[in-house]
Amino acid sequence: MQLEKRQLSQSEENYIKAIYALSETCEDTISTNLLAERMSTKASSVTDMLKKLTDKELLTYQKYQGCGLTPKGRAIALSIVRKHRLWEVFLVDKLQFGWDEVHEIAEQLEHIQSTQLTNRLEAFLGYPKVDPHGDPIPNDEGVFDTPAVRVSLASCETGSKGIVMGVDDGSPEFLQYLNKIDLKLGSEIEILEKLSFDGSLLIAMEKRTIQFSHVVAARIFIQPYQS
Amino acid sequence: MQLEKRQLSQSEENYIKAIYALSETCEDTISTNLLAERMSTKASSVTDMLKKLTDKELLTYQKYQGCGLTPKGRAIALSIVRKHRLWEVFLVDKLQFGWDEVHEIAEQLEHIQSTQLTNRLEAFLGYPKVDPHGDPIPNDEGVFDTPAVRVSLASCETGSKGIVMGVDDGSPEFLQYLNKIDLKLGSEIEILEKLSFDGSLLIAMEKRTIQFSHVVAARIFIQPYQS
DNA sequence: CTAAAATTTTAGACGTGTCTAAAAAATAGT
DNA sequence: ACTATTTTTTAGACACGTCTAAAATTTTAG
Ligand SMILES: [Mn+2]
Ligand SMILES: [Mn+2]
Ligand SMILES: [Mn+2]
Ligand SMILES: [Mn+2]
Repeated sequence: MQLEKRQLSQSEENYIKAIYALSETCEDTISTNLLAERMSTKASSVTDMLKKLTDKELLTYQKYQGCGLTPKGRAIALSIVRKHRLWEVFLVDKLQFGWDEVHEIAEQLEHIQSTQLTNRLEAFLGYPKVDPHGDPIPNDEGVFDTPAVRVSLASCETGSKGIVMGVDDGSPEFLQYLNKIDLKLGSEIEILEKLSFDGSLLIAMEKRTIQFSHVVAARIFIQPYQS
Repeated sequence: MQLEKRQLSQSEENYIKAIYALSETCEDTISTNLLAERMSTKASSVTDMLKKLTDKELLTYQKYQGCGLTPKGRAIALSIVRKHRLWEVFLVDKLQFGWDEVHEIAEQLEHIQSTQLTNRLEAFLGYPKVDPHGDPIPNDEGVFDTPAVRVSLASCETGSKGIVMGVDDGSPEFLQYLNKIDLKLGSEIEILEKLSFDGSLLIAMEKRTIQFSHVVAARIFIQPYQS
């Protein structure tokens, strides 16, 4: 998969990354409006960009039918995700930033163009498998190293136990809340009770009990014990 | 000196930096053509940019009279130079890049916006005073830490001795040549002979003798021994 | 001092990326 | 099936940064 040499603008890269992220979570064909909302821009701007990226053979897209990444587009998305997550590890592990402070900076650093830099950074960091929020880091070929099973807390049954393996990194405020209750990657959690009427959870974590709303629980991912 | 919040484009930053660099070496008022050549662009593009930066109060500029930096502009230039040189130290010290490989990557990294990142990077690197080419690194206030005396080899007399304190970092090829002859920062040098007709030098370095053209000698800077 | 040459600016154009408003197509409701 | 609504695209505009060609200004030389 020889990419390289094609150099995309930061805008183009951000669109590619957003389409990749939406493809992972939502259905496989991404609507113009969904992408517009994600990019905080207007649908008309999105349409223009979809045309351009389609011309560059990074997207499959047909009028009114939504879009998806081509293999070439996906490879580029993965290289950006790789850089983003490696830089987040650097910021947290080496420069002592908090996990709530790194996303914005990584949004800039992910656009630095140098395969050599990325690979040497990875080696310098000791070939980390996950970023500070538990998200997996693809290797130079865009392959993830068989990620651990991760299940949303919201989808677990009463009585389940597990270890926190990931958290949603979308909002600094949420991560700061997790700081406050001292929840980290690796924390042990047990679901004591699940309140069906509002979806909130009572959980035990290191001898304390905490109440999580459904929204919070949906953003925390654990590896359940097989007990 | 509160700057911040004013965010410049990468283009604007590159112009500011180039004007700063030219102000250091050449006279204090920079001509449009000189800047155009440095930026590898056309004089008309330069004129447009000079107007814009003057509107932002980063330049003093009057039609046909050339330009110079305002204090605010100079502060911005220094913050970019600071970032460039700190990242170069990172690349060489931590990621084992050669001093001939770092300039291009630092050209990108110098535009990352986060004062906190810059300051933490500086601490992580152990508050280096110079970059891998011997150029001084300004502190967070834009102040250089009383740099060592640095004299161009070309301007030294026969018989002078000194330690290499800096080299021109403008071209990777030149730096690779220095690699080949094993000249580094810290190398001890003695000028054995100075050929007046072509300005070339015969120098001794660690028990070897090497011939330098005037062009090469002008790009190497030493701290002379006071003997 | 004046004409030629060099430098610098202006005028007009183009590509990128964005926007608003209007048109076109798809979807939903009756 | 036929509107009404929503989604998406098109049309036209604007800011940015660049270019070429032409005009204006400054500098150099006779
Ligand atoms: Mn992130
Ligand atoms: Mn992350
Ligand atoms: Mn450099
Ligand atoms: Mn340097």
